[in-house]
Amino acid sequence: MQRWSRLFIPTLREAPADAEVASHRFLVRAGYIRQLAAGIYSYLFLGTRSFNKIMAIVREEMDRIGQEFYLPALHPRELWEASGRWALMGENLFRLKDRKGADMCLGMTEEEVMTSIALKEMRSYKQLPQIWYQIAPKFRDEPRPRSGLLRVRQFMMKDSYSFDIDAAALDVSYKKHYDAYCRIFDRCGLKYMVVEADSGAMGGKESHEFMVRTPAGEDQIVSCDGCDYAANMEKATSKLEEVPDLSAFEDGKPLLVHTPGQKTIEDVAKFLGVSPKNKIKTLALMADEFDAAGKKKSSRAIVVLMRGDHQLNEAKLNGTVATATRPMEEAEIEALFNSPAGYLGPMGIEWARDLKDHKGKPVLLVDKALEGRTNLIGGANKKDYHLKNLTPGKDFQPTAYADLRAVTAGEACPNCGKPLRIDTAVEIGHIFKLGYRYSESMGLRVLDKNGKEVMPIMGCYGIGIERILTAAVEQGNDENGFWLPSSIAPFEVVVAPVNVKDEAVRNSAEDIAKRLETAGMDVILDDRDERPGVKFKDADLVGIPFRVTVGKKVTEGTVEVVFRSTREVRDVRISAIVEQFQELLGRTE
RNA sequence: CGGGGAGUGGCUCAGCCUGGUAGAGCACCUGGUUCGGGACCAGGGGGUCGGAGGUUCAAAUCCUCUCUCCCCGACCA
Repeated sequence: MQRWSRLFIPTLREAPADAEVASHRFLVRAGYIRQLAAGIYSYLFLGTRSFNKIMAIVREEMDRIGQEFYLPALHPRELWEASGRWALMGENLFRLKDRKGADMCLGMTEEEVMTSIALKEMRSYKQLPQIWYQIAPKFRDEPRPRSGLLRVRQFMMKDSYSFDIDAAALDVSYKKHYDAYCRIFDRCGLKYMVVEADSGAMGGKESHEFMVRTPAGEDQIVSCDGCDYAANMEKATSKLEEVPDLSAFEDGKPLLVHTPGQKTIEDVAKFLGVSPKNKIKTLALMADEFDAAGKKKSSRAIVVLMRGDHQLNEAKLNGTVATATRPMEEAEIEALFNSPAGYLGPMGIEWARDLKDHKGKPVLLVDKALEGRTNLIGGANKKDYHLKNLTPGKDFQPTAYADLRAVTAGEACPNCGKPLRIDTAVEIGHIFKLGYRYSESMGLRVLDKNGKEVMPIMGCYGIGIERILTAAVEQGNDENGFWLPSSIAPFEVVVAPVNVKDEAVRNSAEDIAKRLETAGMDVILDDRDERPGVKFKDADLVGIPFRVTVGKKVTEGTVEVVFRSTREVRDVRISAIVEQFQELLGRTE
């Protein structure tokens, strides 16, 4: 039996000053974790117990759909060169050299290793489908670790990879993961939602994120209370109200208007007596390209036109142009527009015709909200002047139209029209149709039924183990501490004798703890010679969902069962304690 | 990487401005009294004041450099 008095559970009265979010404060205070360095944490006894329970659930559910592997974290450079990610990953990849000077890295994920195994061993379509997974540490040199366990540099990840003969088969593997993830998060007692996610620049087709709403989260998700619509910001759209276009001024051709000193959208709109909705917002951006050594190689201009009152979503833009962007510097603006900022517009510049094949010309992206609009007002690329009568597609040719707009709360749901809400959330899982990204770059081929070489199609699927713990703590805490769902709590029940020097109380507590344990429950006996207040405070702090308080009422054959989450207190006959917990913990065997 | 903040015993912090040989509360150890919501009394142990250099008779305190950590942003398969 686990006795508190002999365990190492260093609880703290006060949280470390640098812990801000609830989960960080409480996990440290409760003695689950200690920090080793920025974004690197040690798990102590309670933390490890909880962690192991989470991993056991993940393992059980994953074993139903796949096979567990155990892969190295230390990878040779060549492997990452083969997939192209050695250069792509930049500084987030931990790199090191071995004694011979050979480049190595610490795995951020295991696509390369998994694919290399498939590559060497897989020959026939008959070996497909395969789902391989592991639960192992991952390393990412994050620019800014934060919020305790929420964003760390070493973390435990369940990552799995599917290999299928074709897209239809991938759909099956994908669905298996989707369902397994739901079972995992249900069993972990999390209130989560599944959102459509953008598959980004990796060429994937479909992607879902499993999110838990919490103010501590780093991601924003858009969802609808009226229907089941949910998406992350990169993917979210909304129904826009129709905006009446201005009628053409004079002959309808672009018309120069004098707007001295009017630089902002609001100023110009007010000056000309129109709504910002009839204005074009011109954003001047640059995409820098880097060589393998991380030196800037070249830059190209990317200009984005938005409706005057809309905001750009950078993730959408990055996905569209498949690269990161930054605002142009003043000199770059002058060079392209021949005009100071504040009067920028799309006219008089030769834009690329094709987004992919841009031939080094500047790219003009126009947000979909401007598609079909007429007689807009935009900058004239001339100091103190704007243009009226601008119609996209007629007066200037965009390189492409794209959805680049950031959805804001309260806009209409694209499915049902009800107002959308935006919440911050933590991403606990992500499933992702990879497509042929790695099969192609690494040369994975099998023979199909006809003896023809084909590329297997892949999927990858991740779960952040510490994020499950973090999300659970964020989901259930108050000023005194937190409570975990019994499935992932380090112990299900803490038995707390109010005074261990009282023999009747002590013996009864021992007896109760023993009987609960024999009945298969995870019990800790707080046998410390401490005052009751100390035990209660600690019990409230450390995340155990149920407490049995053994006190004076033992003489009447009664103890109290305290529900941590609701603070409900129930008197229970000692003789019925096992049955009581079998019911509470849903174990009626 | 840009902006902001902080490093003094295990935790929370004071002392720094105005240099003079390091303190409080909690935690810990011993003894005693207590015992249903972080007890009380008495005694005790523990600190290169993040590091290096400098100024000075003298540096936690002033100056320079540097490291680390936290927060906001950028970034985030």
